[in-house]
Amino acid sequence: MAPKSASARVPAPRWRRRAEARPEEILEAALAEFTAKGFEAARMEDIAKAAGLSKAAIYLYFPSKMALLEALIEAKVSPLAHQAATLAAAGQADPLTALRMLSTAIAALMADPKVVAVPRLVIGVCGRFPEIAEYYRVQVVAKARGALEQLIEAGVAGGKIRKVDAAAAVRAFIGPLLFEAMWTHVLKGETALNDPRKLIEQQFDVLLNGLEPRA
Amino acid sequence: MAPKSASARVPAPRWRRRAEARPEEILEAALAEFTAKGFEAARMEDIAKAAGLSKAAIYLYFPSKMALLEALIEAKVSPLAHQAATLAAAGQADPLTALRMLSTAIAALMADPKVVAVPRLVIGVCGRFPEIAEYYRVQVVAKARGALEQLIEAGVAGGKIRKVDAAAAVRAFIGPLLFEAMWTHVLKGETALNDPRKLIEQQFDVLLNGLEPRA
Amino acid sequence: MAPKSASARVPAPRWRRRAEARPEEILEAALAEFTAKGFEAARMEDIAKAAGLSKAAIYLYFPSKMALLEALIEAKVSPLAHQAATLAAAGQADPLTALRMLSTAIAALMADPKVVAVPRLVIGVCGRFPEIAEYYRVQVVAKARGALEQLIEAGVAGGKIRKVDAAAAVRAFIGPLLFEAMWTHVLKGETALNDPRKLIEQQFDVLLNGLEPRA
Amino acid sequence: MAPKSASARVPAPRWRRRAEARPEEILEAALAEFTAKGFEAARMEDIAKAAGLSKAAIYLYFPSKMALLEALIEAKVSPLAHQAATLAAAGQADPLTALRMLSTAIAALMADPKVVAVPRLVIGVCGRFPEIAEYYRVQVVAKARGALEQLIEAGVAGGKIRKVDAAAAVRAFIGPLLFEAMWTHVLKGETALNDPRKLIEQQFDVLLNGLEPRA
DNA sequence: TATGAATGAGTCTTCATTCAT
DNA sequence: AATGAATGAAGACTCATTCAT
Repeated sequence: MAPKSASARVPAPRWRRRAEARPEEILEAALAEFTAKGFEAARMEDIAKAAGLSKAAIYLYFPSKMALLEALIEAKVSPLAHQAATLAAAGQADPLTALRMLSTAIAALMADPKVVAVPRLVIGVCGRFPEIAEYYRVQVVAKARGALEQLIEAGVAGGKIRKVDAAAAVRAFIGPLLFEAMWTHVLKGETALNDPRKLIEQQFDVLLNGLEPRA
Repeated sequence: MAPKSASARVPAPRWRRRAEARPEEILEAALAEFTAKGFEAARMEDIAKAAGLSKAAIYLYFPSKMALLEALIEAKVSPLAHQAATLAAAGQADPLTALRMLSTAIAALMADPKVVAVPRLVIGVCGRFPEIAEYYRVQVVAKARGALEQLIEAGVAGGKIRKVDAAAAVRAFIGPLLFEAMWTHVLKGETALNDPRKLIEQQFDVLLNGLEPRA
Repeated sequence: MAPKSASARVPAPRWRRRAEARPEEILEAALAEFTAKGFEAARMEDIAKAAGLSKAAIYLYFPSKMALLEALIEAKVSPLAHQAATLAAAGQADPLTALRMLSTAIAALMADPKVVAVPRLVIGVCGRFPEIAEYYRVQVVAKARGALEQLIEAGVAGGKIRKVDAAAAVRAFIGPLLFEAMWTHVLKGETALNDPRKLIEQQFDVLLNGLEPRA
Repeated sequence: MAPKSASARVPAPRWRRRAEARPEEILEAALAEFTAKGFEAARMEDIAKAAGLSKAAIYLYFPSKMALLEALIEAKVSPLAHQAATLAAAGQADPLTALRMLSTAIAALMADPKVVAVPRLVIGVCGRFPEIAEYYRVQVVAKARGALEQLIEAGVAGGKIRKVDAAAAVRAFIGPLLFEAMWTHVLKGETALNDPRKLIEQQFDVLLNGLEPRA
């Protein structure tokens, strides 16, 4: 996560880093606190303490609490957007296998609370910050959905996948993972995400073959 | 929202204070505010205003903001728990049909923001109130999961459903709806929940027959 | 001030609340609450409950919390002032015996928390209500002091009491009782007021004979 | 009230915030407000203003209003406890003289409203905070009583004091001072504490020689 | 007479944010 | 770059008091 050296093409965001490692540490701490207590309930002082700084020092890096939230969300977008972009291209040849591998990877990621933290945060916050909802919808979820739909459609076109509604298929693919992630991280239920391979195997048994008894 | 006419003889004068209706009205307003702003950011004063009361008056009915939240959650639990209980029994005979009908009903419900509001609230809040997470996990979600799993297993036992992992099937069944609900209400995306029948038909096409091309 | 004349002709029906008794009951309750919690911390609602009324009903009898306090204080003053007046006359003949009897009576009274309650209240309250301090000083304490000093001086004049400073003698006479009353009721210490005769005997042994060893 | 010049070399600039002095200043202000208005009626804002701070700043030093009260009480206890302890030892040789000197000192102290303030506070507050009553009873008053009784008993044993009940003697010794202090500070009466020497002389004339005419 | 309902004015306490060094 | 100190603005909660019946 080395600071990508200013990169003059992209106009430096308002919360531009002034030191090397600090911003990362602060964001880390902020994410932890936001996740644990929610955006409103999280206190700058606790974030500062967790980051090993004084409360005032945070303001050297981020102009406000809100900026922290924005930085946090944005920081997770580029990776995701990028992955989504490459995904569609990469898996065209063998969509089902691609989906299976992808699923397993996602399931494994979702076992990590930190990965789920930002989406959870967005859920909790988008009520009063609609811009964030929109940003997340457009920049993250819509992109991911699009990429997956393309994959499905490619599979259908290539005869590898039965002719189904792509959107429905994407929901069938992502929904169960979302559900298990919520169960695990929100409700603190016993998770099936610990064994991603097994989870995906069971899920794909249903997903690929359906519930109907075969002749 | 009309005062349910305590006695038809004397039409309750408009200025009559409807003490009995108050708790409901307050909860209504609280749900709206909590949903819009989140639990922490919601102000008692706004809730009061929305309920047509003074701030202090709320405390005649609920001892604290937290109590409001709890009442809100609990108020939605008994209905759910009850439905879940009847569900399992009702659908034993023809599980697939039961599932399909149930899905459509749920999808229709989920189009209503108010129905989704409490779960959303729980998601946003359970980080700092683990008791609520536990309550919801045990009293609501675990029960619903259990009822659905029974349904699946009954179907498998009766040969109406292919032999699949029940938990995976439940995830495959609920996950997509959850996903669409989040997309709709959290991210304010264009919803497919408006036409529940079509949505479920597409979803069940995938769910029942799978993605694999049939021979 | 009190609605007098219970008018015994019509026996108040059992269910009928005796309106004329109300002020007394309320004052009783108010004294109890004020004593237990202090004037500021006492809540009208609790007073009402203790008096078996609704909060609003109190305002039919007393226009404000402050009025309650004033009524309370005034209700205890006339008796005291009266007693003080008679005292001086009564004991002129044999001042020492009068003092001894008086002391025992006072000590016995002071064992009763209700008797000490109003003075305690005054102590707690006169910081912010100087009129009350003045009222109490002039109407109660100064009068009592005066009466006692007269008694002492009469004794000195009649040769029954050694020539001492009257004020000092009064302090020596009242102080110990005040001290024990505070210890008992304020600090909840084990009291010597239970056995007033013994207490006064010991106190008078000191008071009359002094500490100096007699030749 | 001058900041005690932490170091004489650099005269603390007037605008320098004297963080170390703050707690003392706050307690000072709190005592003043509590005394003037009573614990409940005193407002944090006024205390803050009197201490030259913002309301919120007080919470940097004391976590609550209650803590302020406790600190205040405790701050006066150690001195007293200590003095009481040394007292008994110091005066053993000549108890009567010790008592006389002690009395004069106490009388002089009691002329200062600030010295009487905390006991007054305790009186007003112990109704609803019984722990404070107990603390004060055990840590302050019982200790002082004990020390004085020892002194008396030593005097009796050494033949310097007539054989009297020690507790009664202590009451006879403290009571008058207590009485005069209340008269002065609670009731705002004209005080005799201004001339402690004279007051004690008169009081000791009674205390030592008694009221009975000597043969 | 009596009260359930309601409220305006206030209080303690918290916290994001700034300031002086 | 960093911080200890400070604060303004806000929010939950309370309570004496009033009102409509």
